[in-house]
Amino acid sequence: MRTPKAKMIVTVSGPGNTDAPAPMSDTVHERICEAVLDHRLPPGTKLKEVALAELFGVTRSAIRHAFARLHAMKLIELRPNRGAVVASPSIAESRDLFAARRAIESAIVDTLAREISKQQVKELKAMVRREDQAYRQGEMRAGLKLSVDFHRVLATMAGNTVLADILDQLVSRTPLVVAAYRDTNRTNSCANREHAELIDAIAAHDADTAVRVMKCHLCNLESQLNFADDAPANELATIFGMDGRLGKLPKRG
Amino acid sequence: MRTPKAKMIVTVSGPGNTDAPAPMSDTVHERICEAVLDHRLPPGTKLKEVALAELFGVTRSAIRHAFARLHAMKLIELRPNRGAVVASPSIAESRDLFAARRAIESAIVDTLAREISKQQVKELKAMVRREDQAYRQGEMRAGLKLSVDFHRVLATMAGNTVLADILDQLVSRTPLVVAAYRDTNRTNSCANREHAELIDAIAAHDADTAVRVMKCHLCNLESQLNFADDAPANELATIFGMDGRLGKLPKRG
DNA sequence: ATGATTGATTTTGTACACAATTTGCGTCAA
DNA sequence: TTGACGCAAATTGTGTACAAAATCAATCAT
Repeated sequence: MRTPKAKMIVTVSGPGNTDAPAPMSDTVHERICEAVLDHRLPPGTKLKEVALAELFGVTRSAIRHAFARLHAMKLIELRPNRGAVVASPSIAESRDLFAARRAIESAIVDTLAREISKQQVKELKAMVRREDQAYRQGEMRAGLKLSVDFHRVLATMAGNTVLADILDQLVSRTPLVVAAYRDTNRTNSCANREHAELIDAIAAHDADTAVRVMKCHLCNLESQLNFADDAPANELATIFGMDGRLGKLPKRG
Repeated sequence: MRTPKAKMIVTVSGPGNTDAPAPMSDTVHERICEAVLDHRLPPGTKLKEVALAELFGVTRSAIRHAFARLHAMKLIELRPNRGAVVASPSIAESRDLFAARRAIESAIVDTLAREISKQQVKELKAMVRREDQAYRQGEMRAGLKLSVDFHRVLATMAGNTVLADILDQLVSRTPLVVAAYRDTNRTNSCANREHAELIDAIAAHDADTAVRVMKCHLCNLESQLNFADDAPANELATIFGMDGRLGKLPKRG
C-alpha cells in the first residue's frame, strides 16, 4: 500500500532531515528523561527492563534502545549483567558538571551578546515573564521546566548547534545533581531575577557583563547545593549504592 | 558454576567502577570508531547490519547496540527504516564543531596552565617528541593518532572529567570533518610545532598565551580544510547523499 | 548465633524468526 | 523513448524464546 499519486524525484535528505516516524522507543526515552527532570526518578533507582516494558506497553527491545541512549547521555548507568540504575553523580562529577556549564554557557552568552536581534530579546523577555509567572502562582514544576528551557533557548539562539547539543546534555544531567545534593532547607530555584539581568546585559551587547552574570548565576546555583561534609550520609549512601532504595523495600506480596 | 571461594561482602560499585566484562558489543563500537578515525570509513558510507554482523562474527543485536552508541556520539546517522550511514557533517556543523572545540579547549588549557605539575609537563613533552618522531619517519597514521591523543590527554590532565568526556566526543567527530572537507593539495597535519609552543606556555603558567596558542592552533587546523565555494562538488554530493558511494558500485556477482 | 553454601527465582544477554518498509528491476502503456 | 506501475528481493524493525548471570532465601555447618 503506497500512495498512488506522483512521487518526488528527489527527497533532499540532508543531515537536518528528521521526519522520523518516531520508532516507538523514543517515547520511552522521553518519558524517562522527563521523570528524571521532575525528580521522580531519584539517583540510584533501579530500572528493571520487564517492569518498564509492561508499564509502557512495549517490548524489552524498546526499553533496551532507550537505555542505550540514556546511557550515552549519562543519565543512567549500565552495569553489565546487573541492570540499569539512574546515575548517581559523585561530588567531583557534580562540580565538574557545573564548571563545564560555566565554560560552555560563557561562550554561548559571549557570542549571543554580540549578535542578538531585537526580536530574540523580545522572545527571551517573554520567556522570563512566563517563568516568573509560574513561580508566583506556586507552580514550581512548570517554573523549573521553564528555567531549564531558558538555558536551552540561549544555546539555540547562539546558533552553534554543536554547543547547543552539548549544553543540552549537561542541562539534562543537572537535575540529577540537584536531586542528589539539594539542601532541603534552602529554596532551590533558578532565580529568574538573574535571568532578567542576563538578558539586559545581552540586549545591551555587553558581552563581558553578560558572561560575568552567567558565571555568577551558575555559581549561585551550585552554591545552593550541599556538597559539604556536614552531610556525609548522602555520599555514603551513594558509595554503597543505596541511593534510591530508601523507602523502597522489595515487594513481599 | 560460580567461584567457590569466599566472596566480598561489599563491592564498592561507585560511578567509577568499570570492571565491565566487555558485553561483546563494545568491540564493534571500538572497531568502527577506529575505522572512522583512520578515514577508512568515509562519510556517507552505508553500514548494513547483516554484513557487519557476519564480518565481526556477532549477531545483529550487537551491531544494533553499537549503532545506538555511535549515533549518540553523532558518528553515524540513523535513518528510520533506511539504515545507518557514516555521518556527513555539513559545513555549518563542521564550523560549529571547531568553534565548540575552541571554547572547550580554551577552558581546559586555561585551568591546566594554572595548576600543571612538572611531572605532567614532562609527560606532555615526551608525547610531542613521539609525535614528531612518527611524522619524521613518515608514519602519518601513527602521527595523526598521537596528535589526536595529545588533545585528549590535555583534557584529562585538566582534571574535569565532564569536560574531558565532551572533548572526547568532539575529537572523535573531527576526523569525519577532515575526511569530508580536507584539501587534498595541502599537507594536513596537526602541526606539532604548535603543540610544543602550547606546552611551553602552559609550563610557564602563562594562561593567556596558552589559550591564545590553542585557539590559533585550532583555527589553523580549520583553515586547512576546504569549505570554500570553489569546491561545491563535495557539498552537492553531501546534499544528495552520494558521499561515500563514489567508486562503490553495487556488487553484480 | 554467625557465616558460608546451595538451590530456586529473578533479571539480563543473546540469538532467532517474522513483519513492515524500502529499494531495485522489469513490464507496459502513451 | 519516457514515465508510471507493480512485483520481487533486500534490509530494517519488532517480538519472542532460550541461555547465562546475578540475586535472594533457606539451609547447614561451625
